[in-house]
Amino acid sequence: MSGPNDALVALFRELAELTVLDEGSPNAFRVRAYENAREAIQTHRGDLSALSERELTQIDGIGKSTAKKIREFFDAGKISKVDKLREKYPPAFVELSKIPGLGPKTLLRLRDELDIHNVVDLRAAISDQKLRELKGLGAKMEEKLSQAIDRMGLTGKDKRTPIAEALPIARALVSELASLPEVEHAQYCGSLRRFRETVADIDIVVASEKPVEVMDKFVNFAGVRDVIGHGETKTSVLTSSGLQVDLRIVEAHQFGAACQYFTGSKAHNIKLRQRAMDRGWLLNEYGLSDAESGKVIASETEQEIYEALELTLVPPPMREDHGEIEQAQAKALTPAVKLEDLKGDLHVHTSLSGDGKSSLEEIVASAAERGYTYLAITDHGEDLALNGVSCEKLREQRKQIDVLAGQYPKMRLLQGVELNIGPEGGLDYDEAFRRELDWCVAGVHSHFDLDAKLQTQRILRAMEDPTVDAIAHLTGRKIGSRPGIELDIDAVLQKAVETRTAIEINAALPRLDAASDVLFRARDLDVTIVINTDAHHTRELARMEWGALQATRGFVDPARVANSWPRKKFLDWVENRRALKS
DNA sequence: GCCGTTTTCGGCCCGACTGTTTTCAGTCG
Repeated sequence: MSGPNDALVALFRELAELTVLDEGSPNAFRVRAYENAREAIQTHRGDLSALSERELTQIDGIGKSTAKKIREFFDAGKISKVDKLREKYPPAFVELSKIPGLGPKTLLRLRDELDIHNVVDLRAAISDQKLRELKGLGAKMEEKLSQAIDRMGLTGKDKRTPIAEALPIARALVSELASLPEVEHAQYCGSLRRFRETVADIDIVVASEKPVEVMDKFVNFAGVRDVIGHGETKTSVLTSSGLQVDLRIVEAHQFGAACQYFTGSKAHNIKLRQRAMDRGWLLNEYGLSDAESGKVIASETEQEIYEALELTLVPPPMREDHGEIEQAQAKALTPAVKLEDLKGDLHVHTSLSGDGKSSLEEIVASAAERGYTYLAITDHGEDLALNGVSCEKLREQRKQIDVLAGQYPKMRLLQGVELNIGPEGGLDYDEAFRRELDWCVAGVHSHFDLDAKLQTQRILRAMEDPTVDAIAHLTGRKIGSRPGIELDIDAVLQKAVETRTAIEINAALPRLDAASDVLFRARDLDVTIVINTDAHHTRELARMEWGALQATRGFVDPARVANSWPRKKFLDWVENRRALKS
C-alpha cells in the first residue's frame, strides 16, 4: 500500500538496520526505539507532515528525538543521523549483515581486524583462512560462512516467501508430523499462523514425549534438503525450495504456551511478558509461571494463558501489537470473522469464462454443499481478452440459472458478472444490460502501470457507477510477483463509504487483496466488506477460510461483512444501495 | 531512544543452539 508516510517508514527501517551495526546488537534499546517509532509512523492514520514537533511526541512510541528527526525529514528532506550512519557503514558493508550466521559483533571485528568491507573481501579472507586467526573464530566458522554466502540469494535473512508458497508446505509438514506415532499435537506457528502475506521461515511446534525420535524422523523427511541445526528440542532445516523450517518440541502440557510463544509477533509477546512481569510472573515457551516459586500458572492452552493475564484470547492474525492487547484488556476485542459466519460467495466463475474450470452445475452444487444461502455467479465481462463473455451468452446463462434455482430452494442464486474497469474507469456492456444483472463486482485487469492519480480516478469512477456493487481485488497485486496498482487508499475508502460500494477481500492466497493494512485503515470507517473466493474451480470455494483470516488480520468487524448477513438483510442492502446510487 | 499510580533515572522479554571460550559470547527467532 502506498501512504503519505512511506518514505519516512523506509528511512526509519534503514535507521534501525544501521543502528544494529552501530550498537553491535539488534536488541539494543536504541534499535528497538527506532523500530517502535517506525511502527508508530506506519500505523498512524493521516499525514504526519502537518504535525509540529510537540504534536508528534503525543504519538505513542515517538519521543522528542524521533519527533525532531521527523520534522527534519519534512523540512529538509533528510535525516542527518541516517546520512552519518550511511557514511560509516556503506551499502556493500551493510550487505554483509544479511548473511545468515553473521551478526553485527563479528562483522565489526572482520572490518576492524581483517579490513573486510564487502562480500568480495570476505570470500578472499575465507579462502586465505584468515578468519581462524581471530580469537573466537575457527575453521568451522569459515566453512559455515562460505556455505551461507553461496546460498545467500536463496536464503538470505531478508528473503521472504509468499504465503501461497509457504502455507501448503507448512500444512504438508504438519500433517506428516502429526501422523508420526510419537507426536501428540502439531501446529505451524510464527508469521504464517498470524497470516502475514510473506514469511521468512516456517515455525512448527510439536508436542511429544519422544523428541529425539521425532527430530530424527523429521530431518529425514523427503522435502528436507539441508540440516542447519539439530538439537534435542529445536531443529532447523532447509526445504528443497530453500525455505527454512524450525521445529520445536515440547511436552504436551506445554503445547499452548509453546504455540503462543512461537506465534508471536515479537512486539505482541514483549507486551505479554511485560504483563506477566507486572504480576511477578514469567512467560516463556514452557508456560506462565511464578517468577519466585516456579509454580506453573498456565501452559496447556493459549486460552488459559491469556485468561490468566486478564485478557480475552487474541486470534493469531491480530497479534501484531496493533492495539489488540488494549482491546483484549478492555474486553472489547474486535471479534474474529469465522468461516461459519459466511453465508454466501459473491465472486465465482464457471466454465463460461474462458479460464473457468468447473461447470455452472458443479459450482452451484459445491456451494450448496457448503451450506450457503446465497451465491453470485460472476463470469468475466466481455472486455476481458480471451476469457470474457458476451451479453448473449449471459442471457443464456440466466435461463440455466433459473432452472437450477428450482433445484436449490435453500440457496438464492444471483446472476452477476465481474466487470473490467478500463483505464479511465469505463465498464463492460451498456448500463441498461448491467442493470439486468443481480450483482456486479468490478476489478482492474489491465493497465497496471498508470500513475497513482489516474489509477485512483479510474477506481473512483467505477464506484460511482450505479451497477457496481463491489470492487474486486482492489489493487490487482499478486504477492511476490506483481505489485498492485498505486492508489490513494484514503480517497478510495472515502468513496466506498459515500457510494456504499463494498470492498472485496479476495481470498485467493496469491492475492489477499484488499491487503490487511488497507482493511486496518478502514476499521473505523463505515465501509462494507465482502469476502469472496474468486473460485475458478469447485475446490477453490474452500479458499473462504483464508478470506476470514485476512479479515481478522485487518480487524474487520464481522458486522461489516455483507456476506455474513442473513439472506434477506443482504438482498435488501443490494436493493437499497442500487436505488441510492441511481 | 522511550517511558513513568514504583516518573525525570534506571530500567527496557526469553531461551536454544553453535562454536571453540573450559564457562560463555554470538546469533537467531
